[in-house]
Formats: sequence, C-alpha cells, structure tokens
Amino acid sequence: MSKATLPPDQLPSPRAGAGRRAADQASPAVVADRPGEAHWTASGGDDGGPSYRIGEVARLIGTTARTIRYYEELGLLGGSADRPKGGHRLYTEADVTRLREVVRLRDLLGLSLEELVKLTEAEQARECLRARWQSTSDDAERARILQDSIPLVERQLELVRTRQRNLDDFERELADKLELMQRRLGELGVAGPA
Amino acid sequence: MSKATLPPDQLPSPRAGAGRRAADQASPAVVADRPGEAHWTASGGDDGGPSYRIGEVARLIGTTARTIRYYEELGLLGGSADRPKGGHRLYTEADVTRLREVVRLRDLLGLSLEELVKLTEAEQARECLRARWQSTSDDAERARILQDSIPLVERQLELVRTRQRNLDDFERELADKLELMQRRLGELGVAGPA
DNA sequence: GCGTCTTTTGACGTAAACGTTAGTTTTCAG
DNA sequence: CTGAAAACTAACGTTTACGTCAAAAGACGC
Repeated sequence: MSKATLPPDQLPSPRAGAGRRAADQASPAVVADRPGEAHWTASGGDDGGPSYRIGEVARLIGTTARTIRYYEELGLLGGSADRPKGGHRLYTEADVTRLREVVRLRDLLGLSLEELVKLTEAEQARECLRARWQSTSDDAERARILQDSIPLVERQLELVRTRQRNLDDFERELADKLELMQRRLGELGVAGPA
Repeated sequence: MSKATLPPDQLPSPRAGAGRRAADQASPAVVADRPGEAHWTASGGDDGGPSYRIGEVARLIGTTARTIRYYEELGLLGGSADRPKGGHRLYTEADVTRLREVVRLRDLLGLSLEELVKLTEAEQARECLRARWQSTSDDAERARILQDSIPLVERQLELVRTRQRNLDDFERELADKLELMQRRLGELGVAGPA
C-alpha cells in the first residue's frame, strides 16, 4: 500500500544514473503520518501562506532534495533570492505547483533541463513580478505581465499537442498491427484469447 | 529548405551528451540525389530483398552509425549473427522498420535503452524465428509465434495509451490555465490578441 | 590491381542529471 | 539551553547514450 514512491506516471521512468536510492530523506521512523506538515513563516513571509521545507516538497513531488537544489542551481526555480545564506529553503504552494509542472514537462515531453529553462524562464520573471503585483495593484502592469505570460503557455500547449499527434499516429499504427496479427492468428485455427 | 535533419519530431530532441555533430557520415558532397541506394546481396541473402549498409540506414532513420552499432551492442537489434566477422553489416527493410519503431518508442515514451531491450527482446526472438517461419511453413509454429508476439504489441499499446492519458490531462490543464489568463486579460480592458 | 569511399573494431572522451559522502549549520521540540 | 532531525555547501562519483579519433580492413568502380 505504501510503496514509498509511485511518482507521476505508471512508467518505470529511469531518471538519473546511479542506484536510484534517496539521499537526504534519511528518517524511515516516526513522522510520515500527517498528510502534509506545513509551517507558517513567522517573519518575512509576505504572501501569508504555509511554507514547506525542501524534504517535504521532495516527497510531495516524488523526487529528492538534491534534484530540487540542482534545478534551482540551473535557474529553473525563481525567487527565493532573499535566503539568509546557509538558511533553509522555504517553498510556497505556488512553488510546489510550479515544480510539479516542470516535472511533468520533463517526463511527458522528454525535455532537457536546458530546454525547460528556456521554456519557463519568462514564467519565473512573472512569479518574480508577482511580488510587485501584490503591492502595486497596477492594472496596466498586470496586463503587461499577462501579455508576457500567455505566449509561454501557448508554446507549452503547442509542444504538448505536437506530442499528442505523434502519439496518436503511433497508437494507430500499433493498433493496426495488433489487429492484423490477431486476424492472422484467427485464420490459423485458434479462436480468441482463452 | 534542405536543413539536413528534421528527424521524427518537431521537437529539439537533445539526445546524447556531446556536441551534436555527426561522425561517420563524412561526405557532404556528391550523392544525396538518389532517394535510397539499395544493394542486392549477391550471396547469403535468403529473403531476396535489397539490403542497406549502416550509413544509409542511419540517414534513413535520422541518426548515426555509431548509434546503430551501440543499439546492436545492447541487444536491441536481432539477428545478423552470420556476419563474416569484420565484414560490413547489412540491413533489410524489416530491420529499418524495426529501428524506426525503436526510435519512436525511445523518443515518444522516453524509455531508456535498457527498458527498450526488455520491451522488444521477445520481438527479436520473433524476427529470429521468422527465418524458420519461411522454411518450415508450419502452421502450429506460426500460431505459437503470433501468440508470443501479440502480448508484446499489447504491452506497447498499453504504454502508449497511458502516456496519451497523461498528456490529455496535462493538455486540459494548460488549456484551462490559458483560458483563465486570457479572460483576466480581457477584464483588464485589453481586447483579443492584436 | 588500384584508388577511393565506407565500415569495423577498439578505446577513450563527455555532457546531462543527478547520487553519495562529509563536515557544518539551522531549526525546533522539550 | 540542549539535542536530535533535517538542511546547507562543497566536492567527487556514476550511469546513460552516445561522440570522437585512429588504424586496419572491406567493398566497389574501372
């Protein structure tokens, strides 16, 4: 029931090179019962929501802390520039959502991290600007942010749909092939599958 | 117009680590006019069809000779066990078709080569048995081969359809997100995209 | 038989995407 | 204030999936 990791897909998904074991999350005892432990940033949190530490985010997403740090290093994750240098990273729910999207783009489209950076870098800018969004409430600024963001989502949709078409073609070919084989098997005297 | 390589997808597809340049196919001059140069195996070819050398196959598939050799090394390509040791590899049209399928499984499903080996190893056995198929024409044997092969194609179809479902979900989410953003932009005074 | 082109067989190189220590520092419950 | 759990930084290690020489050996037109 609790097989630890069944990430996003049904697929085996052999990400990364080495032995597949987790590094950071090194406490199999205790904890693990509460669905999601969130903390409230007592100070500095200007969005007022709960924040997660890196290990929890990793479990939520189905990855490891190392991966998340690596993604930040590559510039895949925005903001959090105001960290006390050496202090723990704190993630908002928006960050978690964003990471989920990144992982899906990675797994479903097979994009490299470099491509993901390009594809989402303006989206980071948007999140970066969201701070200003809250404070200024300037409608003209909001409109510009949206106008900058929309093409990105459109580009992502385009990629997804291209992939869908290719998959549809492949599915049809496989289905045809299967049907042919089943027919030939039927002609050889054997009925349907027992 | 003739940008040399637009392999299977529309995607950038950053396969492999190094600098993306081709190694074997080192003749940009001449050739390239005839659609496909095939040779007839004067001896040994018991299927009677034309056969291709590795470089032509690479161009047909949109990959490199090195990749093809590597796949053979991993056991992704069946047969060809009767090569004169040091002699050139020869591929039939069936081989080319098979390689195309392998590449599509790789690109569209993001499977690792190890997974591809597992997924198609019985299919190799089938191709290996096709030789016997031709000679024996034993209906019982044929039925058994088909019965062994069908589950493989079913498994592939299953994987493809799972991926399709995940992509459909993702597409819907992106479409919703886009619609929301466009509506919000509209509410901010700006009309549709100019 | 010769020249040219392609292939073959090693063997080494490498970029991407993390894994794995190791030692230190935060965080936080009690 | 203390102690254990979790996180931080830094650095090296690893696997995958090929790329890239180099030298020798086919293949083939003439």
